[in-house]
Amino acid sequence: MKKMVLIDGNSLINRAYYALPPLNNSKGEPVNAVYGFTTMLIKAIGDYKPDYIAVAFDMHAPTFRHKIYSEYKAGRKKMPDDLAGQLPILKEMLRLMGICILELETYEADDIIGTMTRRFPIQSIVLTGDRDSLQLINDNTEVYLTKKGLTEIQVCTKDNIKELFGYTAQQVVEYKALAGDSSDNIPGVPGIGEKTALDLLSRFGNLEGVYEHLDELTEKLRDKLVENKDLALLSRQLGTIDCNVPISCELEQCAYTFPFDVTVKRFFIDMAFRSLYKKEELFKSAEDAEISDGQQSYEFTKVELTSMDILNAAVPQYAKKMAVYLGGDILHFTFDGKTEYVTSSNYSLFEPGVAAVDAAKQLSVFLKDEDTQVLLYDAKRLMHNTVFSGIKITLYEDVRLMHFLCDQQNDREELPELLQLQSMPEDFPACGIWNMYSALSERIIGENLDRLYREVELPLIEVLFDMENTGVLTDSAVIEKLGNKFTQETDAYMQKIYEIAGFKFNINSPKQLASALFEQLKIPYPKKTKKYSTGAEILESMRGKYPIVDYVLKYRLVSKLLSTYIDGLKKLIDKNGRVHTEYKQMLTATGRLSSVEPNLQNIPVRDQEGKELRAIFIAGPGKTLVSADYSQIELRLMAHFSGDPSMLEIYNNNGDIHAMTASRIFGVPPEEVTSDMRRKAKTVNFGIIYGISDYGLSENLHCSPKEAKQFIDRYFLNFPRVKEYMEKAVENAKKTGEVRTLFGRKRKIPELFSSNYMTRSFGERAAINTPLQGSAADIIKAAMIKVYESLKSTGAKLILQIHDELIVESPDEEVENVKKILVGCMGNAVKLSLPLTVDVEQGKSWIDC
DNA sequence: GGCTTCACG
DNA sequence: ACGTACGTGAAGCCG
Repeated sequence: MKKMVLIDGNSLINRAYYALPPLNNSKGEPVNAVYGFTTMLIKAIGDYKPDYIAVAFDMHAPTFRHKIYSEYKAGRKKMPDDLAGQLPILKEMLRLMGICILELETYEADDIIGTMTRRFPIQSIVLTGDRDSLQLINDNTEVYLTKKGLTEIQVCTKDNIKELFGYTAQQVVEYKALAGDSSDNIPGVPGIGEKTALDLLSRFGNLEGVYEHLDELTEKLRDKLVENKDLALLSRQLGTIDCNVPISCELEQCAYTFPFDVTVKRFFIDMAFRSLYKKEELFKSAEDAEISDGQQSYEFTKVELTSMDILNAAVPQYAKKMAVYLGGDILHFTFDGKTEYVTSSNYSLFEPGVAAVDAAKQLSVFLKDEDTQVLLYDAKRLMHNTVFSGIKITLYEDVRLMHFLCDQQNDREELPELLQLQSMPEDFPACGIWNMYSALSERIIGENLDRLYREVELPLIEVLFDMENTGVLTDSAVIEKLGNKFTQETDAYMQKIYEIAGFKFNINSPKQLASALFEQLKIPYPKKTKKYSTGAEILESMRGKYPIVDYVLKYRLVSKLLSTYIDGLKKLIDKNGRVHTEYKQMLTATGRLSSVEPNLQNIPVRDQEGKELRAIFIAGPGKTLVSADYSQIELRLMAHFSGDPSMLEIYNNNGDIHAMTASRIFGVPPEEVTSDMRRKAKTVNFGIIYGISDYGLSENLHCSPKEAKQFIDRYFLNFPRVKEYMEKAVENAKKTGEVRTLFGRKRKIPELFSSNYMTRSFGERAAINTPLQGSAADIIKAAMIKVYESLKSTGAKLILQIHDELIVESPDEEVENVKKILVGCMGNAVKLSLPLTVDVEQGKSWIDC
C-alpha cells in the first residue's frame, strides 16, 4: 500500500526550536529550528520511504470552531520572534524540495492533516509533537509523536495507544473534555485531572456514559460534573479535529523528488547546514545536476606546471601580490586572482628528492621578495610542511586568521568548504584566497581588529611554529616507571572491585558501573530522582561508607593517568624523545590557544599522584626549565575593568586577594581569616570570573543556593563596582550582540537573545567571562612575542604555554637572564591600573617548577 | 558521532 | 518549574 507522511509544520518547528541552541546561517539569521525540522524530515524520508509528503501549517482567523477556540488560545504564548522569522525560510526550503505545503485560512494544521488522512485510501503517518492528533488513529492512520530529542519517535497505532496513554483514539476528545489540556488552553472540568478522567472513561466509555451514570459517583465528583457540564461539552468541541475542511489537494500534488535537487544543496550551504550539505546521498548526482543547472562557466583558469621552471617563466616580472595555498601535497599559486598555477602531484614538495628541493628553492625566491605581498591560508601549516626545504616565510597575510578574527563560528571549515559557502569555486583555492582577502582586510579595519591582527596574532604564528617545532623533551625512564606503577595499581584496584562486588563488569562503562553499584549491589543513590550518574562528585559523597566506591574512585584516577597521559603520550614521542604539541590558534571562542596531540595544557597538577607525571617533561643536557606564571590575571583584569577601589587597593598593596575577600565578606579583620573562610572566598572569586550564579556557587561550595546568594550579596556590598561592571557588560553586550577584550578581540553571543532562560543566562555569563578570559589571552600572547624576540640571543627557547604560564628551556648559564626576560616581558605586556605579578620557578623537570 | 568522565587554566 | 558556573581535549563506551 502507498504511504503518505503528513507533518504538522508548526508543531515540529516548535519542537526543533526548543531542542536546539541558537544557530545562524551565513547572513547571521537564526535557523536552528529550520535545521532541526530538516533533520527530522530527512530521517522520516529515510526511515519510512513515503510515496507522498505534505506539510501543514496553521493559519488563524476567527470562524466557528475557531472563534471559540481563539478566545481560549488568545492566552497562549506568542511565538518568539526568532522562531517566527524562520517560518518563511522553512517554507522556501520545502518549495525547493518540491514538498507540498498545505495551508487554509482559518484552519489549523491538525484539521488539514485530519482531512487528508480521511480523504485518500492509503496509509497515513502523522508526524507531530501534539497529542491532540492521537484522535486521528484508525486502521489506515498512525501517529508518530516526537519524543525528547529530535530524532526519537513514539509510534502510536490503534493497537498500542490504549497501552501507552490509557485511552483509545475515540476517547482522546472525551479525555480532553474531562481533564482539559493546559498546553492548548482547553479548560476541561475543574478539579478533574488525568487520574480521574482515565478512571471515568474506563468505566463509562465517553462523556455521555459518564453523565448517564452520575449516581454511581461520589457526591463531590458528581457536583463538579453537573456544575461544569457546559464546559465539558465545549472542551470536547474545542479538542475535536475537523476532518472535513475544504482544502483542495489531490494525492499527486504530494509527490516529491528525492534525492533532492542541487538547489536544495545550495540552500543548505547558504543556511550553513554543514552536516547536511556534506551528505552527497541526499542530492542528485553531479551529472543529473549539470543537465538541470547548465550555467557552469567560471572566469577562472587553471595551469598545471610540470616543472618549476615553467612557473618561473609564467610569473609576472613585477608581482605585487601572490596567493599560495597548500592543498594535500599540491601547491596552488595565483598572481592575479584569475589564473591559478598548480604543481603536479609528481612534483610534490613532500617527496624528499631533487624535484622537491628544486621546487622549494624556486618558491622561496618569491616568498623572500620583500616587495611581494604573500597571501596564505593557514601559514603555520605551510611552514610546517615546507620546513625541510629551508623556506622562510617572512612577509605574509594569513587569510584564515583574518577570517577567524572577524567570524569565529565559521572557521572550523577547510578552505574548499568555505569557498562553497561563499559561492566560489572550491577547486580554485588560491584564487579563492585572493578574492576573500579584499573583503576581509576591509572588515579587519572596519571592525577595529587591525592592531590585534598585525601586532599580536600574525607575529604569534612564527612563535607558535617555533614552539611546536622545538617540542618538549621527555624522560623515557620516568615514563616506563610510572607506566608500570599505574598498570599495577589499576590491576590491583580492578581485582579488589570484582572481589567486593562478587562479579565482573566493565568499570570503564558508566552504564555498567551504575547498574553494578545502584542496582545489583543496591547501594542507595544519594540524589533525588535524577538518572544515575557515576561522576566523581556523586561517588565522593559516598566515600568511606562503601569500600567499593573508594576503590572505584582510585581505579578511575589511576586508569585515567595511564590511558591518557602514559599510553596516549607514548604514541606521540619522536625519535629524539620530544613531543610536539600543536597549538590551535583559531579555535576557541575567547581567544585562548588550545593544545592538541598531545594536549600539554592539561597535564595533572592538582593531586599528588597525577602531579608525578610532570617529572616526565624535562630539560635537555646542560639545560634548565624556567616557568613563569601570571598571578590571578583574570581577577586582576576584573579589578582593572571595574575600577573597583577596594579591589585595586588590595592588589596595589600586594595583598592576598582571597584572604582579603574573606575578611570583607565574613566581616572579620584580616588576621582572623581562617583557612576555611579563605577557601570559600577563593571559590567566590572564581565565581565572579565565571559570571556568578547562586546555584553554580552553591554546587561548588556544597551549600544551599540561599547561602550562596548571601555570599554573593556580601561580595557585591564590598565590591560594588564589580557588580556595576558585570551589569554594564551584559547590558552593552545586548546592545551590540558581541563583547570585546582589552585588545579588541570580539566574540558574538547570539545566545543573549534567546527566549530560553537557560540559553540566555549562559549568554550573559559568557558576556561577563569572555572579556576577562579573552584579555588574559591577549596579554600572554603579546608577552610571548616579546619573550620570543628577547630569547633569540640567549639560546633559550619558549616551549610551552598553559594559558597563564610560559615555560622556557634555557641553557643553564642563561637561567637568571631568562627569568628577567620572562618577568619583564610578561609583567610589562600591557599597562593596567594595577600591577601584573609574575612568579618564576626553575628546575630540571616540570615537576620541579 | 554523541555522551560521560575527568584532566587543566 | 526549570537546572548552570567560564574555556578547553582525550579516552572509552555505546548505538
